[in-house]
Amino acid sequence: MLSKRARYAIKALLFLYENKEKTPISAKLISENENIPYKFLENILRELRQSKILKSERGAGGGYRFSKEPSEITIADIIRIIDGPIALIPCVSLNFYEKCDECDDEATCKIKKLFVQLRTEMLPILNKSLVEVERL
Amino acid sequence: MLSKRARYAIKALLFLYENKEKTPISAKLISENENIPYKFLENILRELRQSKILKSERGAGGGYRFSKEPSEITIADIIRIIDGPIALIPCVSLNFYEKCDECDDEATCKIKKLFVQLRTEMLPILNKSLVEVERL
DNA sequence: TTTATATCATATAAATTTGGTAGGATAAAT
DNA sequence: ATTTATCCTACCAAATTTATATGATATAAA
Repeated sequence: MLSKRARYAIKALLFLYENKEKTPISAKLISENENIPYKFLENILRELRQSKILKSERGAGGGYRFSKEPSEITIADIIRIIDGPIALIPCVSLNFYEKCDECDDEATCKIKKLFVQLRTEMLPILNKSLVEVERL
Repeated sequence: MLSKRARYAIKALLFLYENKEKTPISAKLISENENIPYKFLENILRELRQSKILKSERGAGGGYRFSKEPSEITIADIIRIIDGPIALIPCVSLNFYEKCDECDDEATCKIKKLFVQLRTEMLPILNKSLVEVERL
């Protein structure tokens, strides 16, 4: 399961996209509209900014706007930034690979084969951009 | 990501299937062959027994054997027993549904639609039985 | 009948992750 | 100056994860 952080991040970014004409949008506004604890959201937004998804403007009237095109930001990107791997086991992760410690031979491992298949089915869905998700 | 418990459970059951002629198989044997901490494995096997996946025989020469046909035990079953939901968010889970607290309208929620799609793609892969996985 | 081999059950514990909160510094508009 | 914001670090409680410990119970075999 996704963490609440990741779910909040997706909701916040989708809200930002749906209201992108009003930019910049403050954390307070997002927090109130999406029922996300304010201080928690601040942390999440900072993480998204540091990952170059968002940029921010300080001071009164400030807030957040996209740093990349929303059509170039995918759900998979967001999950990877906030939660880490998409794959269900580390040895089949493309971006967070870790060797299987209890596995004698990764080349023949049946479990690995299954979870590679799974990841391969998951990725096209999660590679949808904010724009595409909004149109669902 | 799956927990280690779930990964151990899958490995243990696959080992049991691959050695099913030698039943019953002791926790000790599985533990040594699959590098799973013995006492941790005992807990996992107990959970699988309580969920009717396995049955056990006590005393010397005892151990575990399948209670259901391996062709009827799927990876999804095992994950659900050990870790819970397959779905990445609770409001799209078939077996562990929970209402979205920050969601005003589940019927129109774009995020929900995406994660329903995802679950729908994931399930056929994870519904593979131990027999099918062994043949991969 | 003792011994070795097992499962069964419950409790404990350390480490990590999760889901926040607190307080204050900094920046900009009014 | 005041208000509205982001920025940053640190902290914290609760839950979860990954085990370990202890002992009871059951069975086969010596």
